[in-house]
Amino acid sequence: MKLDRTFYLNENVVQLAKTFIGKLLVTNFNGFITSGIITETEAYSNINDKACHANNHKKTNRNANMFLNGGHAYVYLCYGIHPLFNIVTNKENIPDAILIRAIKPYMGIEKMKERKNITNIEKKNIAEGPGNITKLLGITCNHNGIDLLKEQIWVEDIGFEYDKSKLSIGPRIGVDYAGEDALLPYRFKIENKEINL
DNA sequence: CGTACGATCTGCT
DNA sequence: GCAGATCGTACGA
Repeated sequence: MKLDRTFYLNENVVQLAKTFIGKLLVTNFNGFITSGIITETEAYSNINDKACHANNHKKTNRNANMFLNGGHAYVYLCYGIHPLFNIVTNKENIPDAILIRAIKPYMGIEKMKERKNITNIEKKNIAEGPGNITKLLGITCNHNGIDLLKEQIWVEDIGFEYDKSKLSIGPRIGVDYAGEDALLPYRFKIENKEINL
């Protein structure tokens, strides 16, 4: 079932990032449904996290949607090419967000191949990397700020469980500029082979 | 206004 | 392993 608002209002974004592992991320654009089990997440926590776009109370046009109530999307363009998809959490005006870095494709795999422009070649790890999953799921910067309780993008708990001892925890990727905060263990990952539906 | 750069990916070496 | 792609945003002049 679709996660409700209270799930997203959790005040501990790091714990919540871990909880999103194993949940199903679904998009429904123009009647095409694609979805995947979330296999990798990163937490970005509020104003004291130097890796967070809202660190030091920074609020700009780009990151304004991080300040929305929990359960909205924060999508921004990275390196001029890749839309990155984040789930906003916590109460309004508290800029916590969870970056979705990888999924295991579940529904609409043919549509994903089409979006990725793949014909025959089955590439490994096609759904790993935050820029890849937005492409597969059809998420663009136009979806910045949309409500995850509505009908375009949402997250479901399908009752799937995995072996928690196989969850790996480590520092976030690509945030070297964040000084000591680059070392925080805010990244969570489960291998695809641990996902057996 | 000008400019430097990023929560990245791909393809080629 | 490394460079190139590619552009909105942030920030200083």
